[in-house]
Amino acid sequence: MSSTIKHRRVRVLLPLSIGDVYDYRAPEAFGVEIGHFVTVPLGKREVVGVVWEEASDSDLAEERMKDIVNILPCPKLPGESREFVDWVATYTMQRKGRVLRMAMSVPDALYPKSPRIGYRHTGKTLDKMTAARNRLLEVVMAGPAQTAAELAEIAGVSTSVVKGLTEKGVLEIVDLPAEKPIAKPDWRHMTFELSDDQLQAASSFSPAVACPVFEVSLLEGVTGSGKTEVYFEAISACLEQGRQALVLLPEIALTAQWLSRFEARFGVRPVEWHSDLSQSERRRSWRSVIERRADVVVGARSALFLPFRDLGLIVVDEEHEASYKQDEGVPYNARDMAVVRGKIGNFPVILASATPSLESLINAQGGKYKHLKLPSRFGGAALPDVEIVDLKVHRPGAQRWISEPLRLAMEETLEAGQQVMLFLNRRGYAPLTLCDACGHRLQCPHCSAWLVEHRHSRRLQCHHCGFSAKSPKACPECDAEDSFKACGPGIERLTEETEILFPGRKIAMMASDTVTSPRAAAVFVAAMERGDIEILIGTQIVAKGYHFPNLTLVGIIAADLGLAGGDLRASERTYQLLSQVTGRAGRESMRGKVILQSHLPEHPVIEAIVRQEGDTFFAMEAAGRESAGMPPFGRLAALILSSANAESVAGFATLLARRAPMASNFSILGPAPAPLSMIRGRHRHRFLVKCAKEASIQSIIGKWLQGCKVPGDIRLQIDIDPYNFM
DNA sequence: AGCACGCCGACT
DNA sequence: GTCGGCGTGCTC
Repeated sequence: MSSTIKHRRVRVLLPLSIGDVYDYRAPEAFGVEIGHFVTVPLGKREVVGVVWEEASDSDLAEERMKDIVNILPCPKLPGESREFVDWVATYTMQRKGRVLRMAMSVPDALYPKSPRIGYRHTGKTLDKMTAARNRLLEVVMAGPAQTAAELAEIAGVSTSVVKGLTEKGVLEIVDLPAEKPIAKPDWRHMTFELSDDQLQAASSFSPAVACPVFEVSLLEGVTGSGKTEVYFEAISACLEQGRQALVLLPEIALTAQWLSRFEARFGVRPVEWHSDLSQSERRRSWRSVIERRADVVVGARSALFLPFRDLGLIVVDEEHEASYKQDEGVPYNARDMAVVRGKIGNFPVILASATPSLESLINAQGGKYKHLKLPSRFGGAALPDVEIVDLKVHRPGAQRWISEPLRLAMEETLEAGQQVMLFLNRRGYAPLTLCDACGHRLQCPHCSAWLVEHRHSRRLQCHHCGFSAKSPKACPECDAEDSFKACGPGIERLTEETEILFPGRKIAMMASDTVTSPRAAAVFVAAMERGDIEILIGTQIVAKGYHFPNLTLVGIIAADLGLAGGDLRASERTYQLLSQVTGRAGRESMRGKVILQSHLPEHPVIEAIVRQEGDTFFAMEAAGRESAGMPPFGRLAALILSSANAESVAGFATLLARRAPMASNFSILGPAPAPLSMIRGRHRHRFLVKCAKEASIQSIIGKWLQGCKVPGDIRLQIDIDPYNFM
């Protein structure tokens, strides 16, 4: 240790996958503070990091120390964000740098925006006009002033053409207006008329918002009960306090309706954060948050890592949604981390859902969360009739999936001028294609999964790795031509059948591979609202929160699809999904009808849906989990070993198994080849660690892996609280 | 994460 | 003999 240290030292966290913080000298003149974004030398390059803490105890030799290069012109990463990064890294057992990376997802936003220069036509003409120059000039004259890069892109020419015409005086430089300012939501803009139940629910979280104090509320209410309006009141109270609010939504692609409701209540659109944003929109959103110009942000799970300085409320809408769980990179559950973020920032968190997760229900029952239930605004009449069709009795016939009772109901509904929705949670034409001549099954070359035929695009696709190939003419095994036979239904095949059964009807298909953006989703929603679609066929994308007043019949093609497989939450998820789909039928004045086709009509999940008895189902599900020591009554973690080399993973898995510790309060299951034993060309083996709720699963895993060298060709992924069991 | 170092096979 | 494949290890 050294009395020789003359300079101030600080620890800098870099958004890289390296071990931990590094110490740097902070030159006196810079005025470096904790939280500053700084450039530091690292090896031969310079990287941007965040000053994480003082390093007065640093014992690194002076000659190895390097100086911070400079401080970036950006507000500091707030203390709450830094604490959150630390917490998430520890909980998920991931390197801190990887978590910081999620909070620094827009590197450009740390630098000042270069002034935007646009080009416009001066009016001058030129004798020497080339084809490229003509095209560019057309673009320039057609639209407003834009940057050289934008103009060149649209015209399909290089930016040097812009430069050339500017030198010749045909184009001139103009300053483009600065970035669009962030609109301020006004909590007084317009208040919705709330029912007594809604008012009561809304007033229950206002003290915590006003104070503010950490508290979690589970807001439970069927679609149409006005959950959104209720939590808008909490946002309103938060804005009144002058603090920032964050709303997490699972599928941001489906938020057009949500955004217009927000705009109706608060006068402007909130700041958005999701994968569909352009680079410049992303930059604008990130910057508006750290500069405290954004008051309300709506976003996907990653919005949790935005650098809020003054967050006063988080709402997690559709909190039961599996898409809150990130499986790749740093595996985390945004719903759970939102609660942690609330605890760190000492503000309330609202979890909203029509079909809450078992985790949240148990927390509410145990008094950990407040439980607010909203009855339907329309009384019992809003609940649709659910009729079950036993597929063992009403067989739709070979290569057919719509049973006679469903067909009749569809006909009746269409005759009455109302809309029908068919739900089948399977993309593509058929889940399996095989050769009728030799029995060969079309399989993904990189995964242990079948290739799914998508007739729409005339391609075969792997739904696990994104592999895609042209549909072959002949069997790759026996060369037989036209021998392929589709097995099982996908929504493309269902659409084909529907077109045959209902010729002349307006039929549309909606799946995540055809509807990829908010804009695309809005097109469908508008078409539905106008009545340009009579039969909507979709995967689970249609299950979420849409409001179609004239939709009165929902047909569930294969209700028990999700029940197969060894997934811990298979029953719970199926219940939630079917319950959501069921909720699409009939709203307001018109009573809806649901026809649920199933091979397992006596399955508890199916029975619970038919009888609309969620409470009984969840009580049973909870009892089952509790006796098995499964979440939320116990803790679970998955360790996935993967490698391109099958023997090498198997060998290392055996080695790890031999070193597995044993004790009474936890158990280690495995290794076993993962259900999808190969994905993206990597062979996978899996361990499951299960322990008591009170135990620290991280320290069990930490001790187990301590001093264990993972061979270079093997990747070890730790997934705390796994959701995906494939 | 990225970059250099280093040790093996195939080309001039 | 050198070029280049990517396994290994380090960066304050």
